[in-house]
Amino acid sequence: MLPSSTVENYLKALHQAEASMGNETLVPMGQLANVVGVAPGTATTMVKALAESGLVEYEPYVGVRLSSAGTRLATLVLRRHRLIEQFLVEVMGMSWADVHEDAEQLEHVVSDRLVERMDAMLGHPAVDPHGDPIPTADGALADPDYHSLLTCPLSTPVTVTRVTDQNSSFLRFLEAQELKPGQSIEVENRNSAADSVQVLAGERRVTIGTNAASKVLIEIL
Amino acid sequence: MLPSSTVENYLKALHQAEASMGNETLVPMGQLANVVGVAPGTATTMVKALAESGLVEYEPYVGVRLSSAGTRLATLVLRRHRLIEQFLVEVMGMSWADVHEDAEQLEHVVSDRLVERMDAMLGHPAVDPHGDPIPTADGALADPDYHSLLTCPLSTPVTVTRVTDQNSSFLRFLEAQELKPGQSIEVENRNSAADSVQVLAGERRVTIGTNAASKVLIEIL
DNA sequence: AGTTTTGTTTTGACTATTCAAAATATAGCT
DNA sequence: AGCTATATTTTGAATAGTCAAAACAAAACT
Repeated sequence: MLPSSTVENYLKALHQAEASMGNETLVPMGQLANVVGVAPGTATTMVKALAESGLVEYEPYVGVRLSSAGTRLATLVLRRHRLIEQFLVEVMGMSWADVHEDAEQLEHVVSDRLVERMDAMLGHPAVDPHGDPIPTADGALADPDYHSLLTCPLSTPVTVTRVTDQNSSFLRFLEAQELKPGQSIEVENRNSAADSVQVLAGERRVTIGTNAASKVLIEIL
Repeated sequence: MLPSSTVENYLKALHQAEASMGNETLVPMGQLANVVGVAPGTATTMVKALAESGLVEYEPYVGVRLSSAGTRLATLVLRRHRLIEQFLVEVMGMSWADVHEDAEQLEHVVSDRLVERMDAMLGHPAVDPHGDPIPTADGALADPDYHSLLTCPLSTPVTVTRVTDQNSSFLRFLEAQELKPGQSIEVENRNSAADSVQVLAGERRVTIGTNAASKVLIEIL
């Protein structure tokens, strides 16, 4: 039986949670419930069902982890989501700040036919508008670990490659400050007391908080 | 509260059923159940709920009809559906024979933003690939009554303008016989004994059944 | 070790949607 | 009018997903 939108969302959330934690760790229920946006008891119920279907491995009172079947499915949802985002930006001319919501809905209903069509039209892109890597049709996901504005060397030219936050006003802010993926910048200094990072982007000097800085991933030139 | 996919499908089915019957007639439950593809009892239950919400007018043991609110909603679903079909053909390069299924899913999740974007990209088309008229954003639906291959005068050049059947192999057949909307043809004669209609399409002479013929609508040049 | 805090699971209940089968209306036919 | 056939509604039950609140387990802190 093909997975419902709900199931796909749980798998996606789990995939995301696993990535944002040290791997090898089980994702605690509370966190999963949070990401999915349901009450904790609901997550427990759902996870037990997913475990029945072999999509996750579940240890009561400890946490969950995607099985290999679950990972495969989650990756395919991710592929659809990211190809759709790229499509909405490249073909439909929408803003990278706005596409997440639409993609969130569309990812559950687009047919394989349509996905592959989009992929071809876009020339088999490697990343979406936020720099997130797009898994291939067979489920392979390249995911190198980047530096962020928090961890890269100072006063060294770097390129923004990825933004790991879909918040629309954050994305609009980055765009206005010339901090979109593809743009070349330099971190001038960090001030841990002020919890801030100072960046030279284009002609501009921008100061952002460390939390925001950690969401902006870069590559050293 | 915004209507679920299920509700949208009932409204769409009702709209379709009303159109295919003499208007002013209530749509009987059995027929609605058939179109939606549920058991008759299910349709009764749903229709009572829709009546509660003011989307339909329901007379027990007689039938249902869309209220004006219901008609408005159904029309907007139709708009989404048809714009999506046009988009899939014109922008994505899909076949007119294949787009119905995808549109059926997408119509329930595309945002207004996206719909209006598609509409603009397509230059505000008046009809979809099957010649079905596309309602405007404010719910206005132009729906002239056409002749069909069954009712038009013989040996007179006419243009195919609309095909009122989404069956994919029927559509492929029409395409192969040069009977797609836009193409100019002539009805040579009809044989009621044989239940058939003979058409001159391009260089070809094609004979089709009257049931099929009634699905091909035309305009006299 | 004992108690508090925190996180997880269970329970009971609710909504939306569906079906099969029984009960009931309406319409059709003699 | 009376009976039969057909269509519609009711009933009882199932599935998927959800929540709030009670019960319980694990961890953390004296």
